[in-house]
Amino acid sequence: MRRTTLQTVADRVGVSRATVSNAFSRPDQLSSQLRHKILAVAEELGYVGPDPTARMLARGTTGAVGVLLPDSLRHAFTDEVLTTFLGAVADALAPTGLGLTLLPPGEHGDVLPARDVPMDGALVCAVAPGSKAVNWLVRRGVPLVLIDEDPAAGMAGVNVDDRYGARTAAEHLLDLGHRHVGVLTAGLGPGPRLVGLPRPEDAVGHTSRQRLKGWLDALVPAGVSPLVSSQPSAYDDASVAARLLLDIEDPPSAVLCFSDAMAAELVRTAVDLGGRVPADLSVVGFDDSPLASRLRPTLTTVRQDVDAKGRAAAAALHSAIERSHAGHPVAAEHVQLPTELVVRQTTALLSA
Amino acid sequence: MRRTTLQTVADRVGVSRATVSNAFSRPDQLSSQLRHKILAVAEELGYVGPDPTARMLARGTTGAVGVLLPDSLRHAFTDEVLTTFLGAVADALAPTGLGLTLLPPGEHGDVLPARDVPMDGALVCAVAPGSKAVNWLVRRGVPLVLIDEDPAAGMAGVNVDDRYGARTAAEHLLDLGHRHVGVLTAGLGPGPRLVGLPRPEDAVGHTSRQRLKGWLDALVPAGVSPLVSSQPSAYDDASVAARLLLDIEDPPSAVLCFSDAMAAELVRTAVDLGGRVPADLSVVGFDDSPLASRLRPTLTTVRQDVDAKGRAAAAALHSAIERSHAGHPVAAEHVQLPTELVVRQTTALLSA
DNA sequence: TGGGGGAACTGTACCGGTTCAGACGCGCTC
DNA sequence: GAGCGCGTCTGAACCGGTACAGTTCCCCCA
Repeated sequence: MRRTTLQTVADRVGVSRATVSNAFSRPDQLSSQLRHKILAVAEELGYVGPDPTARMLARGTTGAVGVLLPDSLRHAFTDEVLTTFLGAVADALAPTGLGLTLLPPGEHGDVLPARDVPMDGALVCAVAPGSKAVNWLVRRGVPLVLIDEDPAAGMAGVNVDDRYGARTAAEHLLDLGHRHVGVLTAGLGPGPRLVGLPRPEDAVGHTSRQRLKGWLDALVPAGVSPLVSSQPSAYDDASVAARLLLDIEDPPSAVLCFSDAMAAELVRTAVDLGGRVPADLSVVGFDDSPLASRLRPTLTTVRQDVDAKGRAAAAALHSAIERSHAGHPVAAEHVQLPTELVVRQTTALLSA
Repeated sequence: MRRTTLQTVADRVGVSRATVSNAFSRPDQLSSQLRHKILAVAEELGYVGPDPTARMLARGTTGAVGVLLPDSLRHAFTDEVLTTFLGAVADALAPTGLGLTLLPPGEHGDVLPARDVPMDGALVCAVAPGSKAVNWLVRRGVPLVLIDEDPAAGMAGVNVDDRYGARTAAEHLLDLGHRHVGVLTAGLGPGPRLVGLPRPEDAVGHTSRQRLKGWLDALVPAGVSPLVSSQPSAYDDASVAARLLLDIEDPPSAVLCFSDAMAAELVRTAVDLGGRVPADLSVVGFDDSPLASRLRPTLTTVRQDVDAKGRAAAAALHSAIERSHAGHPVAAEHVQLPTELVVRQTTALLSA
């Protein structure tokens, strides 16, 4: 027994396939009398409605957008900043009826999601515009919005002012009298390791680069050369990198961290090593994720409005899709959201 | 200019469409010489590869599975138990190359995801088997795995032993001497409210029913009739329902909660009201989410292995899809995972 | 020299809809 | 009563591939 199809219903009712199609998809194209009859017969035959895939092919639209994520999909559910972002996107997209398909960047058994998953548009989250996955999306002509990536790429994008935020964080520490400053970040080469004053351009990931620039913007003019500890990914366990910074002769009196999660690890490591925060060590996080307020002491951090970022991303994507549906892609707008230092309890005046 | 298609490439190379298709999808079907030529021409013409949608239609498979979730998709990124679960599913599915599409249960502007999104199979998470969305999936013949739902439905499913876990939680409180016990749960009618001894069958949601049954399994034989406070959804803010339980004459000395999140709210409310946990109030959560260990005092709770649940769900779904691909659906297996009481710091002997 | 066996391609029938330019009939207007 | 407009429905082209049963051609072996 074959799956019942439009034609089955059409034959049974004695009308054309087109009419049955209209009964489901364009009710105004036929008399409501006939429509009800068709619907009834369809029900009776167990016909569920137009096959989504066939409809996609014929209509040329899929009803879903992709979200290209770094590394494993796991982070999409694990990292609080990302979950908040995705939640906001999901909410903002809901009224449009667009679904959300999460895309890992790599390939799994010769299927490469960026190439093989149908979608009307995509959000590219912290995946470099030059990467293989993004290239596929571009070549496919999928309308794209870049999140937290270099706006120079000429595509639509949403960013936050990471650099400014990082700078204010560093200035805050300087204001408190700290001169021996550490940096705990990600993307500066393999393995957790200490890096002699790094060049921001060398960092992997636009966010890493911007934040590093911001920190240096403040530190360097003040004559402060930070001690930098880096690990490959921000998602890795930061305790090793943290130890590199703290478990040494003459550790820094204050540390700037790439994220709240890494800051949390740092605080824990400091405490494990017998230090007191902020008495012996000031710590600044980044993002102001829920974690920042949960920690005790509460974490001084740089706030970004992740919810707003999600909404902006959804809006930008929606309009990018609209545009591409209409004429050719017009000017790619770029949104930049502000950041703001939030001083809480993990930073204090340098004690003597 | 039309999108370049298989045919374009075929014409240019001077071979049949089938051969070009093979060049991309079944390399062993042609000489590698010709294949490379075709690939080169394709590249030159800007042909990206087979259109995913068309391929789906022709192959009858989509390469993605759906996850039907309760309420807003937001919870998928917000609730820690759910995020853990989905993370585990994503991980377990990765090697199979299957993508993950999150499906809201309701309809958005006349598109109903459960009916309109193409998928090879679906995980139904805490959505009743009789609901509209699930019915669509069933009628479409989508291979299904029910998570945390009634196994009676004759479909494959993964559960945890909620009832047993709840019973041991209640027994624990009884062992500690508590006789005036409260219950903070969800699904017993509208609005936050106190409910006189409820019948488990009346609860909305299989999990709610099972946990309630478990609690009563222990309490009723002991002659303890709990004071039950309920709110519509477990995802709602529980502070009002918590207050209903605590801000009264003669509040309970111990409370069983539907989830760790609700337990956390309860603890906070108790503290706000000037109580001490566990001195004045013992609290038991459910799930052993990361939250449970984060809280201070750490939360006594009922542990379920959400990661294992995710893996089991992915495995069950995968095999359900395989089966349906082959012959007709065979016996629907049902997995039940254990639960275990984890005693931490929020429960204590009844202080005379 | 005849024939068996592959490897390398092709022809063609699907997959299951959407869409749009008509065709048809019918009531209304002038 | 001819013509017009409109609401309804149909035909057929199209969306962009996949898959399977051939057809060719060539090599090898008896």
